[in-house]
Amino acid sequence: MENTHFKVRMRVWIETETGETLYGEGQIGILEAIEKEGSINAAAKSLGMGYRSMWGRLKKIEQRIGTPLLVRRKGGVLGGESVLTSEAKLMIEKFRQLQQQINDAAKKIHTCIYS
Amino acid sequence: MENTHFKVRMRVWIETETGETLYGEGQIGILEAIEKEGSINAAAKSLGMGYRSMWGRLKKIEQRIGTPLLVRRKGGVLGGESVLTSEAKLMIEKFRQLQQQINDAAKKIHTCIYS
DNA sequence: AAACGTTATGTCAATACAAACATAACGATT
DNA sequence: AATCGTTATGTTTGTATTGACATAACGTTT
Repeated sequence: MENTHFKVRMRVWIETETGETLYGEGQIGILEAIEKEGSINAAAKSLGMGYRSMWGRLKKIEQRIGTPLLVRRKGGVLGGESVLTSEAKLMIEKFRQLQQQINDAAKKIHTCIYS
Repeated sequence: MENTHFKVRMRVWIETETGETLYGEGQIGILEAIEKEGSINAAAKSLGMGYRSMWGRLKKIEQRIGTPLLVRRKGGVLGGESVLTSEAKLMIEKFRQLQQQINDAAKKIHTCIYS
């Protein structure tokens, strides 16, 4: 059973107490891309997905969360832009922190069990 | 942000080092059911899934793992049976141990971050 | 007012994944 | 040899999620 060549993988996400999925890696990644790129459209391109798809996912998250995650502006010289709300930024920060700590813990546990 | 009403959920699974999924909760659950029920058929019923579906998943796991997980017997007075190999039993044990320890760790981290 | 790049949204196709249906083979027991 | 409940597979159907296409609206700049 010397399977140190097996990897433990995990996925972390946040749910309501009633079991509804709120957000996880995908959603957080989208928010980070928007923060970096400045618009939904550019973020979608940077992640290799279509605008329509990303827009739909954003809408879902916002209505599940209940608070707006983006301040959107359309028109203007650059056509428009989208910037994250402070809630969104906090959400990203806490999620990444959680995820990293869990991953670290898992790595220790893994080497402890499958040594 | 007093979201103690948010739940952290996670899914753990095992991959090869090349990124192929090997097994996770679903597969382990199937093996446990077979161990308890004594046959693929009975196990499928007990989990509310069809025999065909469970059989297909078992085949996939075995060919990905490369070692047989079941000793199958067809015919006979009871029609047949299936029992776990010792590899399968070890696999279950280690996975459950890993999963539980990671869950415990995650719970601590969660209350530490979203307190 | 014309143009441009963005947000906003409906619709339809494609694809993947799960469930259901249908048989065949098997072998101890009767 | 007939029976019974299991293993073993191919085929089809259904569903759900993703992706692509198409358009409208918007507002600043030129």
